[in-house]
Amino acid sequence: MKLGDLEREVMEILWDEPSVAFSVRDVNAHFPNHAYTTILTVLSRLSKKGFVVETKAGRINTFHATASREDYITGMIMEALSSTDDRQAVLARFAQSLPASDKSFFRKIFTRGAH
Amino acid sequence: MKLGDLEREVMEILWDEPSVAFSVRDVNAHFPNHAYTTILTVLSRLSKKGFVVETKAGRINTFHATASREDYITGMIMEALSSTDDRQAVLARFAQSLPASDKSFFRKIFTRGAH
DNA sequence: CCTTGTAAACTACAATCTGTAGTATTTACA
DNA sequence: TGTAAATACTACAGATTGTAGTTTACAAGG
Repeated sequence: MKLGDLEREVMEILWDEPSVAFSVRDVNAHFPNHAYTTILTVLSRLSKKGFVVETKAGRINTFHATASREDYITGMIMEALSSTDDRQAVLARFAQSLPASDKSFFRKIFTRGAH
Repeated sequence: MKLGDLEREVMEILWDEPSVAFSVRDVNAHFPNHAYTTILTVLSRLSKKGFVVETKAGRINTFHATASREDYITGMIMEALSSTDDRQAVLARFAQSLPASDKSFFRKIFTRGAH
C-alpha cells in the first residue's frame, strides 16, 4: 500500500525508534506546524493500513511501526520487480544503474556463501 | 511520477512494442470496454507526464513510449532506494529476499567484471 | 465546393486519497 | 464530581484518475 507525504514522514519518526511506544503527543512534537488531531488522524489511518499497531496503555494510545523501514522499502522494490515478466532485464538494468559503492557491496554479498 | 491502473495498462501496450507508432485507435483496440475518448484522454495525460511522445502523422497522432519498461521499473526501484539513508541495510534485506534464481543471476553479474 | 465521417480538443464529473482540523465524547484523576 | 486531556467522529477541500460526452477541425469523395 502507498503512503502520502505526511503519512510517510510520520512513519519515519516511528521507524527511527522502533522500540519506542509513541503517543499522539509524542509524534505531534515532531510536527509543530500540524494540529494534534491531524497527527491523530494520520496515525489512525496508518493503523487501518497496517503500518502501525495501536496499543491502549491506560487511556493513552501508543503506536509503533509494524515493520522496519528496510522491510517497507524492500517491499516496494519487490512490488516494482513483480510488475514485469522479464525480471532479469530489470535486474540487469538495476545492477548497472547502481553507484560503484553499491555494486561492491553487492559483490561482497553475492560472492560470499554458496557458489 | 506515478501511474494509475489504466495508465499503466496503456503503457504496457506501448512498452511491448517500442518501435511501433500507435494511433489512439490502435491502443483502443486493446481496450474494447473503454471509449475511444477515454483512451485519448489517458494518452494525453501520459504525454503530459512525459511517458509517451506524441507525433503528428498527417492528421493522426501517434504515440510511443519514451522509455522502456525496464527503465521505468528501475526508476521506481531507485526512487525507493533513495528514500533511506541506510542503503546497505535495504540492499542487504533486498538481496536476502530474492528468490534463488534471482540470487544466482546477481551472483553471475557481480562476479564478472572488476573485482 | 459541400458533405460526411473520423480524429482530436475541450469540458465535465464522480470516486478516491490525503491533508487538514473542528467538534463531540469519554475518562482518569484531583 | 468537575475538569483537562485524550480519543472518536465528522467534515471538507485539493489532487488524481477513470470515464466519456460535446465540440471543433479537417481530409477525401462526390
